[in-house]
Amino acid sequence: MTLQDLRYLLALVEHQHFGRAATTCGVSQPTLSIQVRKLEDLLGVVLFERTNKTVAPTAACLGMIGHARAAVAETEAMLAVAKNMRDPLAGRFRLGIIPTLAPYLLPLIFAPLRDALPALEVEPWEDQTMAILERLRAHELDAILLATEVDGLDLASRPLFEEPFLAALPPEHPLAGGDVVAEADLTRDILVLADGHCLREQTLAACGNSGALGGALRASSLSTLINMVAAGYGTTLIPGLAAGAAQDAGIVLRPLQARAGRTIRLAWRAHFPRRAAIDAVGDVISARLSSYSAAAADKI
Amino acid sequence: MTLQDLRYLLALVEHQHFGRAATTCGVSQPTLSIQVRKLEDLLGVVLFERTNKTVAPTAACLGMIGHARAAVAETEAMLAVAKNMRDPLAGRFRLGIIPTLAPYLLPLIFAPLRDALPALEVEPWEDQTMAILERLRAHELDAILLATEVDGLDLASRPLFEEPFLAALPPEHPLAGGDVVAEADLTRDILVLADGHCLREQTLAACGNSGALGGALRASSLSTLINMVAAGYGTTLIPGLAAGAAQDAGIVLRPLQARAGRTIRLAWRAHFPRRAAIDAVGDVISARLSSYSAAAADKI
DNA sequence: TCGGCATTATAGATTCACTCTATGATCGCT
DNA sequence: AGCGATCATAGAGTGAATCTATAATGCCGA
Repeated sequence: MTLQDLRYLLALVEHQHFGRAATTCGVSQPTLSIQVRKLEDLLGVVLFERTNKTVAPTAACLGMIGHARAAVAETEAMLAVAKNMRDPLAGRFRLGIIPTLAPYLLPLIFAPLRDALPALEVEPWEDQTMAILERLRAHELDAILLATEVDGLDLASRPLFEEPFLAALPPEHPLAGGDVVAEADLTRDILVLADGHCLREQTLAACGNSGALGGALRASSLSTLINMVAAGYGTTLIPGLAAGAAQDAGIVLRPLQARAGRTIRLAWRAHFPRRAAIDAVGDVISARLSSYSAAAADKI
Repeated sequence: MTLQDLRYLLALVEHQHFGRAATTCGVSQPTLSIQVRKLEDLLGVVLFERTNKTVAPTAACLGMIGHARAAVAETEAMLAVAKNMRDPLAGRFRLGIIPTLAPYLLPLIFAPLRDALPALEVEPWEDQTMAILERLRAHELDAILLATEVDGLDLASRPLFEEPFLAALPPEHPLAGGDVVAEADLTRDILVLADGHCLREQTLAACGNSGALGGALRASSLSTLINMVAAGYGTTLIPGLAAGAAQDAGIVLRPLQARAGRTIRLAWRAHFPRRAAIDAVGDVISARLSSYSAAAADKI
C-alpha cells in the first residue's frame, strides 16, 4: 500500500469512474485499474462494485476512505511544514550568550538582527561558558557567543570581534589619576567574579594570579562586581562593552597598558545544518561591532 | 514520498542510529540512508544532523514526525478496518422486504439468521416492490425479498419458497361452508390492496380482473385488508404466511382450487461483491420455509 | 438484430527506483 | 598508528508501476 494507491482510491471514490479518476491522477486508466485491484487484493476486501457503466464504493471502502483521506492529508501537511522550514534564515535560532556579554551586547545587536534577518526568531539564552557549551552539544542551542577558544572537533567557531578590557577603579583610587593603568598594578586589590565565569580567569591571567584575595569577594555577576568597585572595595577589569554601565555606576575607567582583552567568538556544532543562519548572524554581529575597539577606546 | 520513507524516518528518529533503524525496518543500512537522504532532498530540508557517532533530528524533522506518525497510523487503521471487513458474512446487511411479506416472514427468520450468521447484522427495510428495487439499484440495500420476477441484467435473483394464496372470507360468507374455493367465485366482491402492492395485481390476476369494485376499497396494508374482510366488506386472497394473523382476526380461510400463489424471491445486484452473504441468507430463509407449503395447508 | 460507443480488464514492454553487497571515508579510542 | 564503529557511495539486480495497444462487456440506436 503506497500513498499513490490511496490517492487513486480517493479519486475513484470521488469520480466513480476509472477513466476520469485516472485523468485526475495523471495516469492512464489501466494503471489506476490495476493499482486499485492490487489494493483490493492486499486488503482482502472488494472496494468497488463495478459494472460496465457504474462504479460504486462498497461499505468496506466507505469505512476506510476516512483513514485514507487522513493519511494523504498528513503527508500534505508534512510537505507544507517542510516548505515553511526550507528557509534556513527563518525559524527559531537559539543563541547562547555568556553573562558578562549578554546584557551589554544584546541591546546593540537586536535591531540589526531583526532588520537583516526578519524571519529569524533569535532566542537568547544566558548562561556560563560550560553550561552553554553543554547545551550546544545537546542540540538545545543552535549557536553560542563566548569569550574563549572552543576545543573539540565536534564544534566550529569564528571570531567576531575583539573586546578590550578596561581598568575599573573607584574614583578615589590612586591610579585613577593616571591615563593608563598597568595590569600588574591592579593585582593587589583585584576583585573577580565567581567560579565559572570566564572573565574571572581572564582577569586573573591578565593581572597576575593572586588567588589569595578573592576568597570572600567573588561577585556573582558583573553588575555586582561593578557596584562593589564603585563602593570602593577594590579594582577589577571590565569588558569594554560594559563601559557605559560602569561609568553610570560612578566608576573610573582607564585603558590598560598591555591592552589585555578577549575575543568574542561565535561557536556552533560542526555538523549543524543551518550553516547559513550561523554565517548571517555572525556577519550581522561582527558588522555592528567592527569599529568597536576604536570607538570604545575613544569613549573613555 | 512513500509510506516506507515515513517508516524509515520514524525508526531513525526513535533509534537515532542508521544501522539499528535499518535493522528494525528489515532493510540494509545503505537502503535506509539513501531513502532518508532522498526524503530530505524532496522536502528541501535537512532532517537529521549526522556525525560519525550521533544522529539527531533537526527542528524541521521534529516538526514533521507528528504528521508522519499520524499518516502511518492512518494506514494501519485502514488495514485494521479491512481485516474486520474481510468476512463477507459479517457487518451490515440491508435487506429490503415487501410489506405483505415482512410482518409475517421476519418473525420466522430472525432467530435462524442470528443463529446461522451471528456476525451478520441484518437490517430489514420495508417498502413496496418498486421502492426496494430502486433502493437496491442505488446501493442503498444489499438484497431484497419480493414476490415478482426481476428483470434487468444488472440484477440477479433466486426463488426461496412458494407461498400459496388462501381465500379469505367473512365467517358468514356463503363460500365459507365449502372445503375449497374456486378463484373465480371471489371475483364479485373481491377487496384489494392499494396501488403499488404486488399482491394487488396478483390477486386480481388470480381472481379475474374486476377493476370496477376496487375504487373505494383499496386497503393500504394487508392488516387493514384483513380487518375489512373480517368486518364483512368482501373477500380477498391473502398470502399463506399471513394465515395466522387472518385467523386471529376472525376470518375464515380456504384453500384455492387452482392453487394460486406467489414465489418469494431473493434479488441482488449481479455485481454485488458479498455474494457469500447473499447465498447464506437465501439458504437460511429457504431452509426455514422449505416445508412451508405443506405445513400451511395443513394448518387450515 | 447488428454495429457503434463507452467502459473496464488484460497483455506485453519499458522504465524507474528501491534494494542489495561491497567498499570507502571519517573519526574516536586504545 | 591501527582498530572499530558509523555513515556514505558505487554498481548491479530485481521488482513494481506505468504505458500503449487490445480485448471483453454491455448498452443503445438504427
